[in-house]
Amino acid sequence: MAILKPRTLSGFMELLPAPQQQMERIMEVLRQTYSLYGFTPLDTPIIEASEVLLAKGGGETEKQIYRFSKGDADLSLRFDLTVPLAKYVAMHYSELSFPFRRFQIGKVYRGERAQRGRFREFYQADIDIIGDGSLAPINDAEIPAIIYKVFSTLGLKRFQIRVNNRKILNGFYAMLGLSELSGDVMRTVDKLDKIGADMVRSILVDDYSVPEEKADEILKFIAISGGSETILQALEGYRGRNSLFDEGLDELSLVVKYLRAFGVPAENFVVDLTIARGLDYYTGTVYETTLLDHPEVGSVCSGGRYDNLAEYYTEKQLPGVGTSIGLTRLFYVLGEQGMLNPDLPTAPTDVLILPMTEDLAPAVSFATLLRENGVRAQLHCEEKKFKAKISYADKLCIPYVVFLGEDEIQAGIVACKDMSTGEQTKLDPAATVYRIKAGLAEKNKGSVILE
RNA sequence: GUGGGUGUAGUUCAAUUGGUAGAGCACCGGAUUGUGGUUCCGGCUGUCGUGGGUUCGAGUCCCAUCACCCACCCCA
Repeated sequence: MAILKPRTLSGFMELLPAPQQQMERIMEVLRQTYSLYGFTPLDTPIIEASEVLLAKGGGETEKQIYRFSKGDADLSLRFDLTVPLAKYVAMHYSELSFPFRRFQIGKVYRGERAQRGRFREFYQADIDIIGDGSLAPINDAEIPAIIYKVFSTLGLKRFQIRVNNRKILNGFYAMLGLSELSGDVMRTVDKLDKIGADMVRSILVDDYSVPEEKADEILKFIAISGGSETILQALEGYRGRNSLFDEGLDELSLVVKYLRAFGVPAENFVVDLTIARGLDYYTGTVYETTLLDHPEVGSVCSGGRYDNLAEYYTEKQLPGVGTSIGLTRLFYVLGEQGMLNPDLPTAPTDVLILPMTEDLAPAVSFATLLRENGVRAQLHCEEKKFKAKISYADKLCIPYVVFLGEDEIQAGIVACKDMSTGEQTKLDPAATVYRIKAGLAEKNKGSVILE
């Protein structure tokens, strides 16, 4: 029979056991942190009816979505978790209590060209708050505050949550009489960091026929920088010329105020007038989080406020605000930068038990004793050389190896080796368990996921 | 979708002007039969991405194709 060469599609991340453990650990932090803020876990299908996912129609989504048919059904893989949430909320409206706060960690799919830090299958870790009819502006501040909490709990320090408000942008472009072009202009301006002010100006003027003096106005506007307070003050100078703008400015001021109240340090958030975010359902506050040392991989977390999440599925007005961590991308960057703490235990078990007698019963009993005490234990009963079994423990970084031979069983003790020091103890089973537990507690002390 | 690059053992890569393929790592075995990580010795592996062409002869040149990577687009 011919051997087929195994392969994994490009843009799909497949991890070895140890890094997978790291990934799971990060997810666990996310779940716990989200729960801490009153968010409930949610899961929705990876596959949905195409009509549901493409309700909005057109645009990039349609080009990038994985779509296929099975029999008569027209199906698609979800490309984010927000659209399925909209469907979910509209569908279960009467059974949910609002404001509805849910988190969801799941894989999403985008049929685009894979690249460094850009995947076709990746995890998003979303949190959203959906209101019934209205949703207080403080929620716009709480979302980034949670992201701050998540990132700092992971041990990450060099990150910045950038905040902006679409009403400010749309209001500003309306002042200039450029409402029609605001989408194109925003997309161009969004590239400021990458291509520079001159380039932005020439694209505006040459490609979108923005009058030169207006292009200069735009450049002057997006050049506003400094601390959040400075920027807000500068924006006050534009007040009174457009009601949408004023509304946006009020919201942004409130977000800044409450972010401070939530305890987010000034160095981790900034008002940035250039960010706009692609997904066009955002209507107010928008967020984008970047790793300061790795801006080139782009945003690792972004989101914002949408006035009417579920407009395609219900008549009800359901405003929401939320954000999505690009977990796969984040993990990829952290791994590439060697920031995943190598001292964190990634072993699949704490104790490897090597029975050396025909009768395996004593080893099984000891494994049971360990497990009853909450210690992860594994028996290695295969026909392998003794050496190979120790080497197995070594490769998997299993901290303890227990030997159970005739001598030990006769004496009613177990021999336990600490793999990191090489020390070996011979104590009775209960004492050994106690010792292992103490040792594990010591080894895990103060370990952070990132360093 | 557009533009550029690359494709050689499990992996990272090497092979002079075209003459029928090598190294590190990994893996397996050994250094007295119940003790790993270091060291030493030994061993295994390839349809040189695929198909065609030029040539006495191609991993090395040409064409096609596929795959992967990078940039743009867009985005987590």
